[in-house]
Amino acid sequence: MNKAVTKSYGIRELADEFDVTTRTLRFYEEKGLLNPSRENTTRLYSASDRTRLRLILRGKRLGLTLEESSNIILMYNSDEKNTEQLHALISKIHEKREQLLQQQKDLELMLLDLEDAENRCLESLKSVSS
Amino acid sequence: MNKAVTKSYGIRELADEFDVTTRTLRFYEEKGLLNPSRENTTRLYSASDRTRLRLILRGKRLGLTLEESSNIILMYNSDEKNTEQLHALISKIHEKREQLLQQQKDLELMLLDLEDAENRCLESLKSVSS
DNA sequence: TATTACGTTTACGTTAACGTAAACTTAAGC
DNA sequence: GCTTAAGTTTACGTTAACGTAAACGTAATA
Repeated sequence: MNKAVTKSYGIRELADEFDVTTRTLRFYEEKGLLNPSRENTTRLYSASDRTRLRLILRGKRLGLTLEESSNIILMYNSDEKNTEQLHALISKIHEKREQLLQQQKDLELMLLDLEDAENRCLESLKSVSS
Repeated sequence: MNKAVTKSYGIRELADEFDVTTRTLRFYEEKGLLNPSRENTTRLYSASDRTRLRLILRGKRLGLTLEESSNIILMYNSDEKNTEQLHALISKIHEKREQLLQQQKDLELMLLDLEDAENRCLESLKSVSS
């Protein structure tokens, strides 16, 4: 029998690690995205909370809203039994994927644009020093 | 000598093409992102306005704010002469590129996650029908 | 024991990106 | 000539994602 010493994190610890404020962590909890346990009144975040936080922040970098990230997380650890629900879930997953693929295209186009802009800068620098 | 019949677009026309509201176009103008000419009081959007609109919307899909998109557009068609400014611009371009590359990684990870989620859905469907 | 540090709740404030409504002008069609 | 349609300005409303401040509890430390 293991004592199950699953590591947990204080609010400051987690906030510092991911470079967010404690307010943000409480806000995410309020929105149901995290649910730390309590030691008295003080929050204790589990490894699962930590993982979810990482997913949320990744979502943010991709421009997702918290609700969208929340949905994706729910998709990920949902164990719905109903066949119909499973099909609906798969459909939503496909939809999300389409968005991401579009985003991938947008991203490459923008990288090309930046490259272009940089080249023109470099050209300008040449013509200045000539 | 060409009469320079450069095609222009009405507000409704442009709004419909890009699936935004006219309010949005006026708002972007207010923010200095577009600057249509006028025929009396009515707005006439140029090809350049149209291009900028496309860039803005692409930016939105990537999660950029209007200000960020605005900056990128300025980067793109800026013809600053000053060497110092050019270096600063290049530096900002590099910074943006770093963000985009990070975003590319995030995006691939999320695609993997979705794939994973879908596979588990499919597994569940199998075990239901067995 | 007083202060400092860190946690808590409650609640109002803020910014971006539009939505929505009112009140008006102008051009087109019947 | 009247209505309808599409444009305009002005201005207030709305939502997401926190920021910020007040007022409080608790625990270590000087």
